[in-house]
Amino acid sequence: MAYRKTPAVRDRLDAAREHLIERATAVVADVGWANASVTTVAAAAGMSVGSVYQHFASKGALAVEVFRRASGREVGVVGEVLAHGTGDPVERLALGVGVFARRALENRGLAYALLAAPAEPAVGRERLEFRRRYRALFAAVVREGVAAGLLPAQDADVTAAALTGAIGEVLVDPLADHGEGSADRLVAELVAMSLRCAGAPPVAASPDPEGPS
Amino acid sequence: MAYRKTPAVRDRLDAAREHLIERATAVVADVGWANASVTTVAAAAGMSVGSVYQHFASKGALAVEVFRRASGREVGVVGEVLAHGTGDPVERLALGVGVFARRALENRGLAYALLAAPAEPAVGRERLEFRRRYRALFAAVVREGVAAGLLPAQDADVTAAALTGAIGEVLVDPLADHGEGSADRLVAELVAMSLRCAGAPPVAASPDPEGPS
DNA sequence: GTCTATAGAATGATAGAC
DNA sequence: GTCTATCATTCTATAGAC
Repeated sequence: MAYRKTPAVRDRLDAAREHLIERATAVVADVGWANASVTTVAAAAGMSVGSVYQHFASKGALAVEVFRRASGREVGVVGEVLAHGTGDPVERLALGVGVFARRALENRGLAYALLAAPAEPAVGRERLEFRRRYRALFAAVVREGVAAGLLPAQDADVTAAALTGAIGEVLVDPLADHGEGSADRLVAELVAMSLRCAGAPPVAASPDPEGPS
Repeated sequence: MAYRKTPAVRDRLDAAREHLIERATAVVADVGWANASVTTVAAAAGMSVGSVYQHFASKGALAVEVFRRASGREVGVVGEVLAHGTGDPVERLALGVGVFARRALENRGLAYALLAAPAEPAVGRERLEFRRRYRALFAAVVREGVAAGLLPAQDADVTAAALTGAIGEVLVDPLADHGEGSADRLVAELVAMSLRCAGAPPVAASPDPEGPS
């Protein structure tokens, strides 16, 4: 008893917590969930292991918070483009898929951690929610596209789930394996596949004018 | 020294192990990874907890074996249709997707456990391999379709990954949630989406002749 | 008689209820 | 915050195969 946190202390604690989350995210992006030990994370944040446990009750709780922050950012950016970007629904879909893919390829380690890397069940639960949010965003834009007559009649929820799964799965291998200069080609391929998936009529690709068949 | 397992003992042990795996699979399909405790599994197999540890060094090792068996079966069935089924590559793709989806919807608990349910990292690693195998199967049939002029030019590996991810993701929600009589409609929707995704020209749906737009 | 498989309780860790 | 229930795993004693 007889101890009440002053605002100054509160602020310092909050800042330390934020810093810890930030550094932990970098570690996870770098070495993956499996190798992100509490010791490593603490060192990266410049604090002791004990201090880490001042902020989070367990390693799992920290992992969940890292996942939430990072996935929230990604969903936010993609959602912004899909919902409030410029252009008609189909253009926004193409743009959104491109942003999704390009961001993933620019931070492959983080994207892999969010999308596919084996992780403890608590993180797995967050991942389900993460994908659910993408599905909702895609479903809205597909519905718009159908309403505008730009896409054929379809079950928007099915297409949205398909897009979410397809994009995630396509990115998994390049994220884990090889892939360097081919990023642009991969993004273009992914956008084309997504438009096909939603039933948008094929458009002549911008940089590579090869007629199909 | 001086003790060598007789064939009879060996057989009995192998049979017990198989029985354990079988029952454990049923338990996982029924209550999920999270609720499949060693106690529950042992009871379902009609053996003691101690005996379970006679066959597997840890709960995780048993879980991995359960996953491998079940996923191997599913990949085998779908692969058979895709690779050696009747019809041209596009027909086989449609058939394969249909088989995938129908089997998942017929054993929702197991499909959810294989495709999406949060599980320990060791199972997550198996899941990556499981999806990799589907990708290889889809890639082969897409390549065939392109070679036969039935599908437009495309990166078969990208399309294969997209199909794997799309089908898995579309099935996740129906597997966890609602979904009863709508199974046939969902399968049809999924097949149609898959064909669009691979760029196959739209075919007039069989039971529901509604013109698009 | 020696070695193994089994059952079931003991142990230590963790999570959820209160 | 404390208490309780439940979990995975280990330990011990017995039954049974060699």
